[in-house]
Amino acid sequence: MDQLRALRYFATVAEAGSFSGAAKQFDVPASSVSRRVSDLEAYLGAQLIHRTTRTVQLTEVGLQYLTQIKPLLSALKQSDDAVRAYQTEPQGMLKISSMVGFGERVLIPLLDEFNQTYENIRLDVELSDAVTRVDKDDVDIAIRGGFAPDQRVVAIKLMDNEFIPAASSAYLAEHGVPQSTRQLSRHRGLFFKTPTGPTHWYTELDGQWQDVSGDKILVSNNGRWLIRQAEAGKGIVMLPHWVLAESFARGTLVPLKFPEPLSITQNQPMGVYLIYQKLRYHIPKVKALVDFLSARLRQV
Amino acid sequence: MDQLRALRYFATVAEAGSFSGAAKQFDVPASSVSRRVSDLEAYLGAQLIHRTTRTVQLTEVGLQYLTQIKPLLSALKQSDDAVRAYQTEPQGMLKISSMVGFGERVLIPLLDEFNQTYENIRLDVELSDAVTRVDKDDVDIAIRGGFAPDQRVVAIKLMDNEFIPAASSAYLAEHGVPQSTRQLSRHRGLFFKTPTGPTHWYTELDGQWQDVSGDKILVSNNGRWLIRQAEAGKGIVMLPHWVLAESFARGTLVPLKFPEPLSITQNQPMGVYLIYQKLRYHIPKVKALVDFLSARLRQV
DNA sequence: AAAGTTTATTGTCTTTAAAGCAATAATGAG
DNA sequence: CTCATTATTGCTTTAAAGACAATAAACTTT
Repeated sequence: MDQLRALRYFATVAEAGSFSGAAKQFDVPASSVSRRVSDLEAYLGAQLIHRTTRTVQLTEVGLQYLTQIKPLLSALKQSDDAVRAYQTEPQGMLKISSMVGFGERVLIPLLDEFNQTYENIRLDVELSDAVTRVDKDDVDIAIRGGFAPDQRVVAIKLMDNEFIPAASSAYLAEHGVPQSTRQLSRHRGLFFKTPTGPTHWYTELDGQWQDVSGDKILVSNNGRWLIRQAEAGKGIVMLPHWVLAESFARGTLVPLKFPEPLSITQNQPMGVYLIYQKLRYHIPKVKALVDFLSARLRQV
Repeated sequence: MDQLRALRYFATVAEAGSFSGAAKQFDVPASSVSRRVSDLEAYLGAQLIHRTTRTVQLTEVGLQYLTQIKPLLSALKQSDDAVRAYQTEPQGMLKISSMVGFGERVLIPLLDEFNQTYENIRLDVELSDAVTRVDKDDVDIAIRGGFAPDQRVVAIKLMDNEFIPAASSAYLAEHGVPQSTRQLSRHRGLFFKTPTGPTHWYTELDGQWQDVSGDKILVSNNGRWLIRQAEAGKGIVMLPHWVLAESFARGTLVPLKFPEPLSITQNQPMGVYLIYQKLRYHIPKVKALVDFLSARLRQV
C-alpha cells in the first residue's frame, strides 16, 4: 500500500467532507479514494471515517490521527521543496582543495571576487599539494596540476601548466647562458618538489627523452623560496610560467629559451585542472564556481 | 512512486552504508532498493547518495534531507501505533446518552463502578428523553426505551420496560381498587410524557385494543414527581417496573393487577435498548461498556 | 408519501508500479 | 593482477492502483 497516497486522500476527504469531492481534487475516481482510505483503515485496524452515503464524519481516532499526520505531510513537502531549492539556488558549504602555488597566486584573489557574487556560498579552502581525491575526501572541487584525470570525475583544464626554466641575470653572467638543453646538466638546479618527489628536467634530443637535471642545490615544495633563491643567483629554477610571471615583469628573473623541448615530464602536456565529481544532477554551488573559474581562466 | 517506501529504503541505505545491506533488512533484492532510491532522486531532482560499487556516501543535500525526514518517519510510525493502541486498550472519551429515569436510577450507579475498572475511559453522560441519533449526534452509546431500532445500528435489549400501574393504599381506599382495566377510565391518572406525547393506557378487551386512560390529573416527563404525587394519593401512575420498584419495597405504592393485558402501546413489547453504531472495526471503549452493561442487565 | 438525485461502495477489467532474477560493470582487497 | 563484492541494468513476473459501470443508501423535492 502506498500509505502516503492514502494519507493524502484521507486528509482531503476529511477536509472536503466527501469522498467524491476529494476524488475531484486528485482527479481520480471516487472509488479509488474510497479503496485507499479503506486500505489505510485496514492497515491501522481502525475506522477513521464514519460514512453514510450522505455524510462523512471523522471518528475519534480519525480526528486524532488526522491531527497528527497533517503536520507530517506538510513537513515532508517542505523537505522535498528544500532539496529542490538547493538545486536551484547556489548555497551551502563549498569545499575546495588547491595546489598551494596556484591557490595563493591565482585562486584566492578570484575567490574574493566570487564571494561577493555568491554570498550564500560559504567557502572552505585548503591549500595542499597532497593528492586529494575528490570522491573520497569530501571535497567539492579540487585544482591540481598534472595531466589526465581519471574517468569518474569531470576535469576542466583551466590553464597551461608548462614548466619553464629561468634564472637571474647575475647567475647567467657568472655561469654563462646555456644554449642547449644538453648543457643544463652542468648547471646549478633549484628543484620544485611535488608529492611524488622532486621534479626532473627532461628534454627530447634526437627523438629520445633524457634527464638533463642539474646539480640539486636546493629541493623544496615552496615555490616562493625557490624563486627568492633564483633571484639571488643561486641557480636555475623550473616552474610554471604563471608562477614566474611576476619575476619576469620585475626583471629579477629572465626565461631561458632552447631549441629543444624541455619539460618536467616525459608524457602529456601539463595543465592546471579543475576537478569535480561526476554527479548526475548539477549541484548549483559547484556549477557556480566551475562556471566562474572557467570564465576567468579557461583555455581551450 | 511510493515515496514512503523510497524514504525508508533511502534512510536504511544511509545507515547501513550499503544498498545490499539495506536490501537484506527489507528482504528485497538490492536492485529494488537501488531503483527506489533512484526514483526518489529523480523525483527530487537531486542526487542524495554518491555511490561507487564499493562505497556509498551521502551528498550534502542527501544528509540534509535525511536529517529532515528521519523524524518524520518515526513520527508517522508513532501515529500509526497510537491508532492501533487505541484499538487495543479501552481509552478516550465515551459519550453516552440515556433516558432520564433509567439514567438516574440504573445507569449512573453502574457507571461509577465502570469508572473504577476503566480509568482511561472518560465519560460524557447526557440524560435526556429526546430522541438522540447515535449516528448524527456524536454519541457513542445511547440507551432508549421503546422497541425496534433501525437497521444501521446495533441494539441490545438490556431489560424489560413494561409499564405497570400503581397507586397508594390511601388512594385505593378512597377510590376503590379497580378489578378490571375497563374500570380504569373512571380513575384519576398521573401520566408520563414521552417526547412523542403523553402515554396512554391501552388494554386488550375481546381481542380489541382500546384506550382506557383515566382523567389527566397530571402529565409530566418527570417520573419522580409523578411518583411523589401517586404516593400522596393523587391518582394512578403507570411507569416501568424498575422505576416503581423502590416505592413497592417501601410500601408507599402497591401494584395493580388485572386479568386483561395492559400497556402503554398497542404494538411490540417495550424494552430498554442499548444502541451503538455498527462499525467495521471495534472500538474498545464502546465494547467495554457494552459488555459491562450487558453482563449486569441483559435479559434475553 | 413517492420519486429523484446525490454519494459511497462493490465487482470486474485495465493499467501501472514494484519485486524478482540473471547478467554486467566496476571497485577495492589480497 | 586476480578475485570477490557491490551497484546497476534489462527483462519477466507479480502486486497494487486506476477506470468504469452498476448497486445501494440517504436526503431533498414534488
